[in-house]
Amino acid sequence: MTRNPAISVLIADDHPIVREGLSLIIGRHSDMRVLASVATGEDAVAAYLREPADIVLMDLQMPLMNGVEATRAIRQKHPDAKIIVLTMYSGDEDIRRALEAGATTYLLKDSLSDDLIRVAREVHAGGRPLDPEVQARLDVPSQRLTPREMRVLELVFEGYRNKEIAAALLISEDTVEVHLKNIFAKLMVHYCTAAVRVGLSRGIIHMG
Amino acid sequence: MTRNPAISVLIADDHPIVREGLSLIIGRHSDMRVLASVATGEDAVAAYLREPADIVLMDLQMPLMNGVEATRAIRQKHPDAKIIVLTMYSGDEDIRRALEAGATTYLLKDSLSDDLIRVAREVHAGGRPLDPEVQARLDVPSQRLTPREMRVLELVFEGYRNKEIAAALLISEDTVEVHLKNIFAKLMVHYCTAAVRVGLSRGIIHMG
DNA sequence: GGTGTGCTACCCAGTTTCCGGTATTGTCCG
DNA sequence: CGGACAATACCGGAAACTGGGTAGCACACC
Repeated sequence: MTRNPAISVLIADDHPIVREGLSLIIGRHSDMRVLASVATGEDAVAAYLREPADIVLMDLQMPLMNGVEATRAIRQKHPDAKIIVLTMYSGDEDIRRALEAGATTYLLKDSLSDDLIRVAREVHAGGRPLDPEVQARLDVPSQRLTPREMRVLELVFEGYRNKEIAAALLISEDTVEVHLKNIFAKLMVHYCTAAVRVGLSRGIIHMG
Repeated sequence: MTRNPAISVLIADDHPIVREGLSLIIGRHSDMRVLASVATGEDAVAAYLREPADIVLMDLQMPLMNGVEATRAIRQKHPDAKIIVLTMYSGDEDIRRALEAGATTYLLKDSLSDDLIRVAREVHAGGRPLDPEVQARLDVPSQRLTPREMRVLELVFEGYRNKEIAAALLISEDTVEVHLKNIFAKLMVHYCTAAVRVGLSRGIIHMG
């Protein structure tokens, strides 16, 4: 038995209250301990490279560098890093991007403390538990948007007209309309406003 | 000196992690104690009526009954109840609604623990501290939407067309267009998608 | 009694969106 | 090399949106 057999955890979340809450929950279990607690994606990467934790609890929305980018950066240097994305977002696109970036699993912030601890232990043991609710989002076979289509949808949400989008992307208005037609078909809507709504709820675009 | 001179706090938030975090922060201060911790607006009202806390920490987004309604319900029975709304939303409309409902003050969830404790003590002492950032949102003299205009904007966000909105509200399409013209003027935009964006960022409409 | 506000309704004209096509180019991949 | 896909561009017509105006009715407030 080593000097410190506890599972070490790195917490990355921009809300002080959430960081404190997670620390409290983890602190109640003798087989786990908080190694570090940071508020930005950049700090998360730096902290992990300085001293790799057994598992990382990663929020998605953070300043400077978001959770997906931080996850990708960590996994690029440490392909075996165990990262649990813990966030409020439940859109299938958020989930897919996080898992593609190398997250081991994805947990919703309204999970119970017990779920969090159980998942953390399973991940540390090499498992890959996926919340049924999260799994359900992935089971729906959804047409994903291309990068260009996402960009167009973002600009629509910004409040730009087709003509303005065309000017911003240096393409013709006709092409913008083609992208929109494809977006509508993939999101199964008929108007821009409906597309924005679906895009937001599925995590394809975000506020801010 | 009474048997228990500590400031009693009622926590209302639907995220277990946030409740734990708040409990931890409060528990670190000997002049404060957590009286109860609930996850819904209904439970918050019930808990307060059963045993009024010195101050209430109230989230806005909660199931069954949201924070504004719960605040209104509590203040109706106890006009001197001290309620601190503690939420992620920073739209001026969210803030106005909460204060109108009777909240003593409004705190953003990304505040530091120290700020939270300081504000709680000040409120308990009869003060009414308002975060500078929150105050700044109120200082901008903004044209508020009428109830009908809000309803129209909600339906626009739902993805309905003018014709469908007219049918839903049992009014003519012309009237819907008049409402939209007024909405555009108040939000200082020209198109529906831009109006939705501004409405979301200002807390006039919400996802969900 | 007058004033303001909210909600309703209409007219007209111009602009934009939406939907059905077709088609070219380049890239990636088996 | 052939096929799939992404991105580009154009055509044409129907439908919807946007912006300017006027106006009636109810209700609250001073």
